[in-house]
Amino acid sequence: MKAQELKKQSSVERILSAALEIFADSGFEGARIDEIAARAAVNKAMIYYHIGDKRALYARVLHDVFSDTATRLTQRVARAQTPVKKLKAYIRSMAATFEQHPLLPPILMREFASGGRNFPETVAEDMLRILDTVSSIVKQGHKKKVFIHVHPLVLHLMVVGTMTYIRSTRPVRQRLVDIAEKEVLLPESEDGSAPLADVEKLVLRAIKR
Amino acid sequence: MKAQELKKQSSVERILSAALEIFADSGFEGARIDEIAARAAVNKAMIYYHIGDKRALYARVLHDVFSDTATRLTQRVARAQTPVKKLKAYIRSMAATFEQHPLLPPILMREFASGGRNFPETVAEDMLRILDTVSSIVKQGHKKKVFIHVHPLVLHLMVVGTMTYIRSTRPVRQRLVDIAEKEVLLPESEDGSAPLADVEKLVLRAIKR
Amino acid sequence: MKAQELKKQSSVERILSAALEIFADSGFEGARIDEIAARAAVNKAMIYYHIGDKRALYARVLHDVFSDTATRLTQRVARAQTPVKKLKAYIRSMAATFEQHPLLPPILMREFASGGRNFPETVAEDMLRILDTVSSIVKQGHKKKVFIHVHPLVLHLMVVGTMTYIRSTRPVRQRLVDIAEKEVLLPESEDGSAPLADVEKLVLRAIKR
Amino acid sequence: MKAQELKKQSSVERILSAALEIFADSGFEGARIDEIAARAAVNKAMIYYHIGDKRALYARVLHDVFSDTATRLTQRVARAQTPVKKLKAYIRSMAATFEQHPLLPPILMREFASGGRNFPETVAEDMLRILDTVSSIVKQGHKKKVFIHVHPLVLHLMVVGTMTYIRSTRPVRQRLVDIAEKEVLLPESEDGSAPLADVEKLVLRAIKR
DNA sequence: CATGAATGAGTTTTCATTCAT
DNA sequence: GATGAATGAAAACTCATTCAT
Repeated sequence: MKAQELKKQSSVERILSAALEIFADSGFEGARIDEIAARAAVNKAMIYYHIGDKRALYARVLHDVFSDTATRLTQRVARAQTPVKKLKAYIRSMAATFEQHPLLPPILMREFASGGRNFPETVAEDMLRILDTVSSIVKQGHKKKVFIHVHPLVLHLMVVGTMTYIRSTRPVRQRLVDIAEKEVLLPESEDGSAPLADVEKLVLRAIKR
Repeated sequence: MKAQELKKQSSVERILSAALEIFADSGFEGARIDEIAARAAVNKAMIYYHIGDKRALYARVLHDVFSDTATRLTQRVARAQTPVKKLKAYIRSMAATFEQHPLLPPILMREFASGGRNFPETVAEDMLRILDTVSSIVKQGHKKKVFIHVHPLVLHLMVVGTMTYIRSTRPVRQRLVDIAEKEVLLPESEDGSAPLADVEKLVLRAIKR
Repeated sequence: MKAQELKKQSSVERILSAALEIFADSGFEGARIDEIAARAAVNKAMIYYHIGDKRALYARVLHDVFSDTATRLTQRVARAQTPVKKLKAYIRSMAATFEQHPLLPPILMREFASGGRNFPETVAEDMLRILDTVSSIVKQGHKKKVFIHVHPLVLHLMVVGTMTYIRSTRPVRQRLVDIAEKEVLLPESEDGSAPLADVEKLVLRAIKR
Repeated sequence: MKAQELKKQSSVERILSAALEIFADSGFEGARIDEIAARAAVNKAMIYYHIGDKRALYARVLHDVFSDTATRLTQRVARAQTPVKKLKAYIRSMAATFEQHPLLPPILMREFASGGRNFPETVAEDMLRILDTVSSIVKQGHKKKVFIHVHPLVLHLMVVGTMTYIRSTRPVRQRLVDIAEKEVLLPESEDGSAPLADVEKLVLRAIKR
């Protein structure tokens, strides 16, 4: 973004999106308040004035991303009719989230890696909503005998795990290509849509009777 | 470990295992040399004397874990006869690795999250060996018409992604239970073996003709 | 005070009384403009608009308290006839001042402690007037052979020192009681009047022939 | 002190005496860690390494001064025989403390002024020991009918209040002289010994039957 | 090998003060 | 008069790294 475009957004918006990028890039501990302020073209003290300390900023950023993820998911799933359609809606909704917030995967991964040390309470609630939705899909599909018996959590972790890994390993895989030369390691189209279709296919095969 | 037991290991060993724990817990940026030295019961300067700076220590720790993972995997897979057995061997070998090095998942996740910023070259080579093995399993299974067509990388990321997520989300899930109370979110036996069996089942269903 | 009552006073009045409290509580360096503004229910910039910077605010606050102290003292003493009565008038006037401005003792103590670094000129003049009054009382009493020879300054410091210590050590003494439990350390009635009577008695005994 | 002399003391000693001076001069909030480090000719980080944060440093400094004050006092008083001699011993011991630690008065005054906000627990215990000593002197003197009835706390505050005021108002009084010119306001010899003798005389007159 | 002390360059956070509206 | 936002300089505290012994 150019400086001019930046100025069109409010300070708070600029702070939040800069923070999102930098937290995604460097993690909570690695992120530097100075850098966030600089990228947001904002005086450092403004971050404290508008939002609070580093932890509060992180919480705010995460919450903003999570809250609408959860609501969108429940809505989409609710609109779908059969369990299979609901499952597809769930998978695509997750995919869409990662599409729209490509910075979420690294943040998520780091959070889990550190035991959720910096995880704000509000985000935890959003996660619970998501898990509830997955649970009900699985339960319903099982009752109607279209799905085998699976723990919904395992299913969810498989979907999220696979997707976030596909997205976030890209830079490392690129480095592997540079080193190895011999094989093509990146199947996806630039936007990741192809492998996400694969995920849908595989998950459905895994779970359908 | 008690102080006495600690003393039985060499300084270097103590440093490396302390570093592994702390890097797993806090990530590269979050880890503190002071803390590593304290946990290793070693003078801080000794780390620099024996191993080098923080980055070198990290590389050393990662390499030590990775190198034998790759060889064990190729050996086990080679011993299995049919594609299905090879696939099972691969999945179990990965599971065994995470079993034996429970600190690997968080480290891996963080590494990918940060684009492999701290990834040492040697580790990259180990990863390539693993991918080669997976590739050959898939190719062979497809040729023999027992597997559907999948990109081996997607398969691998699904296996690794699911497993590492199952392991590393445990603390966060625990917190969710504390918050929500309403549902049991932890299906696994303490060592995570149950869900890993699930993973095997699901992956086979997903991929088998 | 309730917000409604606050609004009845002018902004300046609210600022000044808020500032008095906070300076008394935290000292010049410890006081925060933000806090003063908040307590005065006034926008921070208004303090600068109406009064000036932190130092100016402090000077203003101090002066407001001191100016009438000095005049009241001289008046009361003038009205008394004999040296003993004058001395009593002086002691009671000082006591009344501290009664009316309970925030004065801490401010005074801090000022002296820091060598009067923030002492405004105007206040110095008020202090000189007070010392003059004490001097004349002592001189007259000595001439009439009712008082022993004392340096008026020592007398004044004894009176002021004792009184301000009695008042301002109360919180600390309370903490001592909490820690020690064994003895009652607070002789005064809540308003401090009892010990001030003691002071009068002791000072008179000390100085009378 | 010259740089050479400084080097003869250990870092910790240098830190502590620098801190004492600066805390006395500027109070807890006003003191700057940077300045303390500079005066101690020590790297700032060394303060944290050896002692801890600002509050810990303050506690350490205060405790060092207080602990021996209390013990010296009890010893001296114990050696004296009659109540009057004990009282004199007490007064002189306090005077000696202020003589030896001229930086104590300002620190004390500020502490009381701020309600003991930064008062470390250990110091509180030392204060209690002192108060106990004064109590027993008064009680004994009263029983033997040589003293009138006084609350020991009022006595103590009179002694300490007067002494600390005499010492700590000197700079302000000097400024008054500069402003007023007309009167000599400083009766004491440079070391404050003369007025302290006055204090002894006055207090004895006040309290003796 | 081992240790305690030292260093210097950050890093987060705070705060008095000012500006635009 | 009044307000919310902005600024810049400093303050406390941290940490990887090195040194002297």
